[in-house]
Amino acid sequence: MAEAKTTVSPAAVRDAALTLFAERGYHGTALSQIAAALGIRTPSLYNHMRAKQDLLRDIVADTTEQVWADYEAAVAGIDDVAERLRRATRVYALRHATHRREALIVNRDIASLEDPARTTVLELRRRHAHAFRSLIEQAGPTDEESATLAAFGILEMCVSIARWFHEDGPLSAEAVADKYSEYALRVAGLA
Amino acid sequence: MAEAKTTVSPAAVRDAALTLFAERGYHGTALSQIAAALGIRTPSLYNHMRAKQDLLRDIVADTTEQVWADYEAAVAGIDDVAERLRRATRVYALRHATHRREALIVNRDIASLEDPARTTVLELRRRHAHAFRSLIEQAGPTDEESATLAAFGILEMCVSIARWFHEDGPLSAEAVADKYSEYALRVAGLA
DNA sequence: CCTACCGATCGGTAGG
DNA sequence: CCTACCGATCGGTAGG
Repeated sequence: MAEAKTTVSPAAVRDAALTLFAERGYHGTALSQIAAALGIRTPSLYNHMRAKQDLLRDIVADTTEQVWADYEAAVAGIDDVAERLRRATRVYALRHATHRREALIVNRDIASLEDPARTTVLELRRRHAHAFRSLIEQAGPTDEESATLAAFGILEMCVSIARWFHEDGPLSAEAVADKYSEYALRVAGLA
Repeated sequence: MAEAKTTVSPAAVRDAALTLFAERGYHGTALSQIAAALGIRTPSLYNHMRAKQDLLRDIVADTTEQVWADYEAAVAGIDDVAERLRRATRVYALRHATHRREALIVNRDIASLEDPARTTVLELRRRHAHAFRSLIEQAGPTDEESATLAAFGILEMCVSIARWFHEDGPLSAEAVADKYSEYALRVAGLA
């Protein structure tokens, strides 16, 4: 496990935590494993972080905020509702291909996040899901119940990308994101 | 936490483990919490189980086997490929509404399962995913790559049900399963 | 079903 | 960046 790293930084600790949390989960990862991956002893980690929980909080909070920023940028200035849904799905899918570890951690370890961060993150995720539901309601030939079902289904479909996507696979992240945003329109009854 | 249970059984221990593993994850749940939920002391659990890992193994192995049995029963005797896909999706979605805790644990804690059970379970899950991909390939106007993408997307869409479904909600498990199997056909390009 | 207890490991601190 | 060490808790056993 020990690497020949000469300098460790907060960013390096976060990167090692990303890999291990994504593989084994927050509670399944010991700080000693993160230290070993960096080639240092456990207490030395505390030169680059405050607590294990802070690693999780930073990863989950940053990712959730970026998901929301992605969404807002994707739909800005677009009037056609179907096109708004396509773009919103496309950036969400794309993020799950390009930030696989972050996506897996957010979807698996949110219950391990302590308040107040947990409440803030859940609120932002609810806002994101609600925005999707609104788009589907506005655009589609769909009742309110179905819009909720479809929104959850579309979002979770995108999450699946983080489970199997590989950069060196036959399809690029962009190609996968295009496919899934097309699927989203079909689920919403728009294609 | 302590309940007024008068008799504890292996089934009761498993049920308590289902609830707690689904809420906090395998590594996030202590045996002392399972014992407290049953109103007994931790060592008394060992009258009803062999080890914590066995609880996880039984839950994950049984669930995975039932998913495969559901699939085989759903497509048996059906010739039309689109109808096979619809029925396969319907039973998979239905299980995620009626066995929410089991579904959440399988999808979250499979990495915490030790070999050889882990290998067996992953092989069976692969077989299930491959069967879906084959159905989509046979039925749809879709190339091989897209069939793989669509299969993963459809399966994960069904998993989302376990995250939000409630028995006392506005839609029955059957209604939700019907909706999602319709979505599957749309994603596969068949509706 | 319990009390008493085990070695191992956890996240984190002291102090340099 | 380290060694040495802390109290707490983990899964599990002994023995009744």
